[in-house]
Amino acid sequence: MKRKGLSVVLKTKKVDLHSALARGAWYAGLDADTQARMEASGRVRNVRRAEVFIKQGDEASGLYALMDGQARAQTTAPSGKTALLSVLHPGDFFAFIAAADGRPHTMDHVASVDSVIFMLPYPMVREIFAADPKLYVYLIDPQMVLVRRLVEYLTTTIRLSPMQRLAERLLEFSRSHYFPEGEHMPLLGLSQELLASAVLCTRQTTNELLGELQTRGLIKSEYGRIDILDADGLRKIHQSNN
Amino acid sequence: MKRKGLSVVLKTKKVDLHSALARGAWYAGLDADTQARMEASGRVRNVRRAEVFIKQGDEASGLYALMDGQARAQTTAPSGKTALLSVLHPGDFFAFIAAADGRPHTMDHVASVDSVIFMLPYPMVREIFAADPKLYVYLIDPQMVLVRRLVEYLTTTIRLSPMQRLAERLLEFSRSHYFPEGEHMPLLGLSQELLASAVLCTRQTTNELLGELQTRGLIKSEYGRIDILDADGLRKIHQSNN
DNA sequence: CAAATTATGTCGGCCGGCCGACTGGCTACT
DNA sequence: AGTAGCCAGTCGGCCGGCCGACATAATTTG
Repeated sequence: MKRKGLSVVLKTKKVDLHSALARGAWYAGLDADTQARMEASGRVRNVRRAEVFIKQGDEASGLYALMDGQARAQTTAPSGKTALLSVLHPGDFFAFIAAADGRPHTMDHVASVDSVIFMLPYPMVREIFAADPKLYVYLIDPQMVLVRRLVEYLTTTIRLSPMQRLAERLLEFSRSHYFPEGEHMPLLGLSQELLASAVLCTRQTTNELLGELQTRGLIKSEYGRIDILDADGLRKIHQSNN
Repeated sequence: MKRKGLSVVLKTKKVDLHSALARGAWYAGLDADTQARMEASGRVRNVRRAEVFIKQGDEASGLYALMDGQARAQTTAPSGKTALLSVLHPGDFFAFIAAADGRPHTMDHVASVDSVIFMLPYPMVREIFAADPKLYVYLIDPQMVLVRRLVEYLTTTIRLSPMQRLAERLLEFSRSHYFPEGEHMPLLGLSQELLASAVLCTRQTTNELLGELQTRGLIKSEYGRIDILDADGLRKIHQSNN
């Protein structure tokens, strides 16, 4: 029943592509000419649920955006354990790190559900962005935001209780990075085990905490799907100093 | 008895300034012309033990380097608790984040002992680095490294036992970021409480773990000073999957 | 030099989250 | 359709690290 959308988006004309990308603040902030060049040089591609379309260690392949569906960024440690880092929503651009410095990708990117992605190949990234210093700075900017977020995360979130961290992560993952005013979208195709890796506790504990949040009516948790029902309630939990 | 060095370094001539800065790989990688411009435009300044010479939230003030002594980067949470992020050694450049994007400083920087710092004021950073895209990329590069390190830290180090984390942090803090081949220097003026904030456990636990490391002959821990005696031993602890 | 302040060392009790284990539910495979 | 494999839910026992408390040592202050 959810099999709609995909083919529709696939036969995108310029207009659809443009409006899909421009949902994100980063892309919307580019000048029209650069946008046009990106749209002309980029490729649209369908990916299936659970498909790993960027692999950790791969050579820099380009700059990506999610057009439809949901995806996540995660790393796999040498030990084999994977850790969830972020969840991507339509309009989000990602893989900035490799796109900016040309070194290998640091994270896996996996489709959480059948999705449509946009990719600007790395040679085109260089051609379009490296030429103009102003544009290059713009390409770098999300990195700076990321650094600051990571530092903040390391110094505050780490020290919270598992319940507070869970509330914080749910709020964070359920909306777009660069559209923080947006509504909270449901998390799709995300196992409790992976969520636990982001909350920094065990699957069992995460399961119990999710149960409590659901009992309190703040979320709805079902198989492979978590809905945020009361974002303010979650925010209160996150901020309670207890 | 440690009162040497300072006045000596204070009356730096160009030669001394240059060789002090060039100990770090980042600076050494710059072309001679840029180095000369930085040395001509920068200021050398003495700071006293415990002096907070960069405050979190301050406007971007420039790019810094430590010439002599030891310093640390830390953040203070709204709750008042401070967390140690990194330790700086002679030749290290720092405050790249604010220097690159011009936004306020994210961390406090505190002298661990009486030290000498070099500062290139922010307007000069812009004048020298923003003009040439190649140079700008070079200024950004440490950020990229930092992002990759933070991600790695978040996904691996976090999951270790306190003892493993302590061993890892001691190794990390005791040598320069950009000169990772160097020897391990003693940590100075660092309270166990602050160290505990980086190890993510309580002061008491940290104290006990330090005691064990000392008993095993891997470190020497005294008031306000920790010497690394057996780096390989610490590495073994860090890597033991136990 | 005495007093105040801050850092280090140590203990016992407690509890939150981990671990192993098992069941039942959902999905994917052929 | 049926079966294999992964995911969600739940429980009891255990233990590592937290907490509060206190004594001592080093440092700073006046």
